[in-house]
Amino acid sequence: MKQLRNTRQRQLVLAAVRARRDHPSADQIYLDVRAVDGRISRGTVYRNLSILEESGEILHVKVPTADRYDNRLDLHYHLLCMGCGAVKDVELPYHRELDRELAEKTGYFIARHRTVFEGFCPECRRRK
Amino acid sequence: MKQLRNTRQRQLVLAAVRARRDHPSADQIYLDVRAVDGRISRGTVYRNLSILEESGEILHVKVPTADRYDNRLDLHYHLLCMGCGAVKDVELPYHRELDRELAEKTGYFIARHRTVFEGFCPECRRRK
DNA sequence: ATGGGTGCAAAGTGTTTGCAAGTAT
DNA sequence: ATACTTGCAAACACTTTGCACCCAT
Repeated sequence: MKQLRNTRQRQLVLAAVRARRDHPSADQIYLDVRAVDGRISRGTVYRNLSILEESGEILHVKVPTADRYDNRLDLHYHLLCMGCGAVKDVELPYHRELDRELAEKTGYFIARHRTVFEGFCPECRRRK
Repeated sequence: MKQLRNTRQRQLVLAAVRARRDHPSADQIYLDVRAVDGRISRGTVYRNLSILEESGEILHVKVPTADRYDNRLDLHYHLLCMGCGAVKDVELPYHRELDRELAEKTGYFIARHRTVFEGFCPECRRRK
C-alpha cells in the first residue's frame, strides 16, 4: 500500500467537500477549490476525490450524468429529483440485514448496497 | 406525444435485449444487432434503447462505467460484482412501502428507487 | 405526403492518464 | 533522496446530436 501525503491540494479538496451540505459533483468541487487556488487542475481534483474516497474520508453517490460526493461517512440512501437534479440525503435507516441476507443466498461477499430514490421535489411537481 | 413507428431496427434492438439473460450494455446490444444487420449504427441503437425504455418495454440499470439494459419489466434490485463487472438480478422483493414512506416524509412524488448491491462473486473472491 | 427514423460523423460529457517538473516526508 | 503529487493536455469511454436522406404510416 502506498504512503499518502498531505498536500495543500488534497486539503483544499477535502475542505471543499466538507464545506458543502449538498452533494456536489466533481466539477463543482473543482470550481470551489479553483476559487481559492486558481492553479489547481481538474485532474488533481478528480485524483484527490478518488483517493479520499478510497481512504474513507468521503463517500460518493452514483447518480446518472455525474457522480456526486458526500461528506457523510455513514451509509445512507439518496433522493434524486428528476426535475432539477438535486440530490438529498434520505432519513431512512440503512438496511444492513439485506446485505447479509443476499450474501447467504448468493455466496457473494456483499460490501454494501446503494439506493437512490427517484422522484420530483415539491417545487418541480408544481412547475409541471 | 409522438407517434412511434415500428421499424426493422427497433425490432432488432428489442429482440436483442430480450434474447439475453444477462444485463448487456448499449454497446453489447449494438454488437449483437450488428451481427444481424451490418448497417445499423450506434446512434440508432442508443436512440432505440432510450425510446424502448420510455415506452416501458425494457428497463435499464444504472451501474458505474456504463448503463445496462434489462428485459424484465418488474422493479427489482441488482447485484454488481466489483471484480468482474457482472450484473445479476436479485431475488429479494421490491420494497414499495419505502417509496410511500419517503413520499409522505418529504412531500416529493416518488416514482421508484434503484438499489444496487456491491460485492464480489464467489469466483472473484477466490481469485483474490 | 409527411413526419418519425436512419446512418454517419462530429461533438459532448465526465473522467482518466502520460509525462516532466515539483514537493512532502 | 525518494517516490508520491501536480499541472497540463491529450486520450478515453460512453452517449447525444445535426444533417440529409429514407421509409412506415
